[in-house]
Amino acid sequence: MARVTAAQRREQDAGAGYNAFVEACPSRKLLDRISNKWVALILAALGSDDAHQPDSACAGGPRAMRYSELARLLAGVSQKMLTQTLRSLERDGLVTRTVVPTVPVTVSYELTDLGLSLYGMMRGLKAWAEAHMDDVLAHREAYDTRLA
Amino acid sequence: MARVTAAQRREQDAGAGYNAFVEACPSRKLLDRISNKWVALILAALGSDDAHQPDSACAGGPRAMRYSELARLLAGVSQKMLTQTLRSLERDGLVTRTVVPTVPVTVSYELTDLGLSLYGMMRGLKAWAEAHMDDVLAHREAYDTRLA
DNA sequence: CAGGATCCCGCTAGATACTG
DNA sequence: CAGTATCTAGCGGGATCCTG
Repeated sequence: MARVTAAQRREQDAGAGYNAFVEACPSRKLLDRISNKWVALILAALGSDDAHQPDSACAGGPRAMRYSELARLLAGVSQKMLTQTLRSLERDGLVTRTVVPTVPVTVSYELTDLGLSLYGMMRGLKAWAEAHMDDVLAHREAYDTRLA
Repeated sequence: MARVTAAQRREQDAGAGYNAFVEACPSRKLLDRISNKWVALILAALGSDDAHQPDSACAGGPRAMRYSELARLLAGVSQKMLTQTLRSLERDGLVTRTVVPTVPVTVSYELTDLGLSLYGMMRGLKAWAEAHMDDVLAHREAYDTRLA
């Protein structure tokens, strides 16, 4: 079942790096991790300031956000998914987690340079979904009535 | 639980369109659909020709691919997931499905303009995963040994 | 406040078998 | 060739309770 085309094997052997088309390639698992609703929303949130405060005077740049801020912005996310996703992002080096030992404790998250390099695409993904929602809705209706 | 911040409500009411940060917004579901390993790989495959044939003389442009070609390129994908994902992409207007009534039947898939507008980001996502795999791997090891 | 720990359900990916 | 149909194990993910 782990079939590989000659082209794929060639690319792998050439040391060209990774190829997500190949089943066993670690980059496929990574692609799976980052292809995730919560990852997209968290990165989109951490990357742009004004996503949270449209009226804010400061320009929109990468910004540290607190756990509760994220929870509020990403409406409907469970603590479990939020914590779990943030952990995996931290482990992968996409965000930093900073604990300030106040009482109660204060925890903030911020994009790393690596995370910032992914932010652009995630922001784009979110923007695409919002921009083409009507298009997609229209296509769905057409598709569904066609089958009726 | 369906809490919405004032900023979010403002953006919604303003008719600014959709906002995936809002739980009930349809664009969040759409984001969920397209944030998917198989969606990314299928779009990446349909968008670039040379992903399949690196030695091909023709330039890499959008291209129609047959079901079996996709199955071969996306190593390890089950027929179920491939068919299911292609159907949803077709329903959303991202790909077209063309049946040529030969025997046996020939079915090919091709990106629509809408699909093409998403291809860029999907290709970027896949490329990002491949390009930063080593970075991520290093971060993970550091993170894990730190906890040991 | 920012989680950790548990329980548990639903769904969905994957494997297998069959078909026009 | 390009699917459809069916079954099942596994886990994604929500709800709930608890804590430093």
